Amino acid sequence: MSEKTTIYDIAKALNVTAATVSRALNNNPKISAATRKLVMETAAKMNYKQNKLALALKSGKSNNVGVIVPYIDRNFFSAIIRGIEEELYPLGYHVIICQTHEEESAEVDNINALLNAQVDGILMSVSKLTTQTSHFEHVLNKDVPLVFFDRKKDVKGVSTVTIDDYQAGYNATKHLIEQGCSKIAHLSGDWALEIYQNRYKGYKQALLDHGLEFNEDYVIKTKSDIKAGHKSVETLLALDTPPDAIFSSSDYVALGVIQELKKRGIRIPEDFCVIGFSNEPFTKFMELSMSTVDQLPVEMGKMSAKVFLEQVKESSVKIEKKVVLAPSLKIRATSTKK
Amino acid sequence: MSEKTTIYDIAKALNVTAATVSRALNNNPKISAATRKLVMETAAKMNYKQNKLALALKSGKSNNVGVIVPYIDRNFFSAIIRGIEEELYPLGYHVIICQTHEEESAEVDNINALLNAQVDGILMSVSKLTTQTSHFEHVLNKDVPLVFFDRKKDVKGVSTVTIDDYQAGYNATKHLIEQGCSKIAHLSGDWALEIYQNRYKGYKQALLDHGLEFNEDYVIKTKSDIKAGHKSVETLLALDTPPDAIFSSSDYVALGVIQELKKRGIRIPEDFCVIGFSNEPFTKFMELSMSTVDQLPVEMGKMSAKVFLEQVKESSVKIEKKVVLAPSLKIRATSTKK
DNA sequence: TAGTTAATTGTAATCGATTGCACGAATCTA
DNA sequence: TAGATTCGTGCAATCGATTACAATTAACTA
Repeated sequence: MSEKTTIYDIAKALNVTAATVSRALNNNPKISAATRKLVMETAAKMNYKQNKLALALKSGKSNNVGVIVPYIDRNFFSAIIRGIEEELYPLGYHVIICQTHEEESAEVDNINALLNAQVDGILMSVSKLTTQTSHFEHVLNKDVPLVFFDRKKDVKGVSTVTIDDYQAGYNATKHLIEQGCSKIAHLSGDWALEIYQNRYKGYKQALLDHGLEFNEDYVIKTKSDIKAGHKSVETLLALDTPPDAIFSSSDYVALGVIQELKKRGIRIPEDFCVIGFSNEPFTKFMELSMSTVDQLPVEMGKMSAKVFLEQVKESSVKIEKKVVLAPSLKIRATSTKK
Repeated sequence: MSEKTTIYDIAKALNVTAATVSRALNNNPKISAATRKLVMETAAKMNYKQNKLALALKSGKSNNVGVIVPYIDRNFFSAIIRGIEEELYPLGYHVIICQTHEEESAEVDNINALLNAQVDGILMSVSKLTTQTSHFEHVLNKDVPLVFFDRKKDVKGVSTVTIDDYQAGYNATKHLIEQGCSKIAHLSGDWALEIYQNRYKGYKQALLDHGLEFNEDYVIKTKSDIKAGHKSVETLLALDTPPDAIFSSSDYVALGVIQELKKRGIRIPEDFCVIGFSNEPFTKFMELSMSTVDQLPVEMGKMSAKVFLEQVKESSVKIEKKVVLAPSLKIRATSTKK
């Protein structure tokens, strides 16, 4: 006894047409109050639920948006998704999630699947391994709004929401300088991603602006894991003039750095300051709470959703918006000397 | 120049019927090889993409499943979602996510919205504040499979995937006893949720089985945050015979416990052992890595997906499956005396 | 009272894809 | 060569809801 009621069932029960039922349910003013009331009541009684699929097919709007991220259980991304969901749910949108596992082929797959599913828009963070852009243009050709958050590629017509990574790098470095550090190293990530380049640029400029020397040897590109932190410390401490601080583009790498420094008996923050990046939950809970850059993922998600909403409203005009959010430096124990 | 191609467009271009195009695209054997090839080529050329909405309406299967959790950015839940997504994506399903913020009304809302969206199933973790069950029966009346993971309510016809919380509580407590602890306290959560009751029961039984006295004063029900950990320690240490170990039902509470103990100069694990629950990422990264119970969320997600898949297959038979996964005790520094 | 007008409701097309049934043509059988 | 198959396509209904347009009825005007 599966109860799947359609407007036709209601119509039959009341001896009217489906059209009448539809109008009554939608509060169409052309329907008499009596009929409307009757329809409403029977609908409730029969436990009617509008079939959004039929509506979507008719209207061309599915009220679904696709969100593509590398992994949904990475805090940064799940927080962004949270922001997106909370912004869009009240407007009747649902969020469909996809993971790329950082693979370009999965990204292409996901996009195609979402287009097939007739999503009203796609919000995504580009995979690390993505080199092509044709699949993005594909989306635009279908008039489906596309928004990049955090990680982006240069594609005409795509709006982006990012944080000011340059500023983040600059501020973090400046803070270290103000703490009295003068030999500041930087652990970067894969330069295929703009974000890492920008953090690096901010770092470099901050050094120069404060009269410090820029030293090539102090910049290391690494993977984003703990082990990379250990290895980097090893490398840096082997230099003739080892650094006295590290600005890392990853909290995980920074964690490895801290572990390695402690193992070697180097005191933090007295002898060595450390700043990470992302404000991963664990940074706050460490014995020595870790300074880091908060990327405000929930806000980033909300903003991405807002940008998407603007796109669907002005469907005719192709607006290409570039929103840059200000990062927030979280100064904690690992970089607070006094 | 939005290119939204339908089978009718292809049909027109080739001077055939939409039926023919449909059959060709679906590799229907009744179509001639020549026509099939022609259709395939033109479809590719015209950048045709199947409209899954139309298909869903026709077939009654949307190939979407809804997943409802309190918050998607809680690691435990996002990891479950990851498991679900990775299990279902290869089969053509998409995952729609909803958040309840632990509110019953939102839960009801979400369920209705998902039913309207014609999802093929709903996988969820019940909100802490949920008391009713009628909205669950609603789902079943529509013949939509419903699966509870981790947090469940007793509803006939609903399959569940949980871990053995009793066993988890038992094992954690037993481990503490084996480490030489004899006055073990337990910090529990809201007993409206079975999981907390079960962990408590396991704890209690382990004490009794090992000839230890069960002490009411050693059991405190708290919220699941850091502050609760601090306060609980305060309370427990004020007892005439304070405990020498704590098994907490929450990693966050356990973190607060550890912070408070350290503040008071109590050595861990020498004087006091601590075990948390959930294997939150931060537990591993602490100075003193925290012992905890891993709930295997990714596996739980995958298993939930599998249970759902069984349900849709045997649509006629109403199977009510109860899967119980074995928890995994992660023994780390905070409970390792030797 | 004939003719208008307004108020309701019905008719039927539409969104895009699928599929049972029917039909024409080509091939085969005896 | 007449009759039976087989093959490839077309026709039209269907999924559920919406919505121009048409039609009916009642009420109103002059």
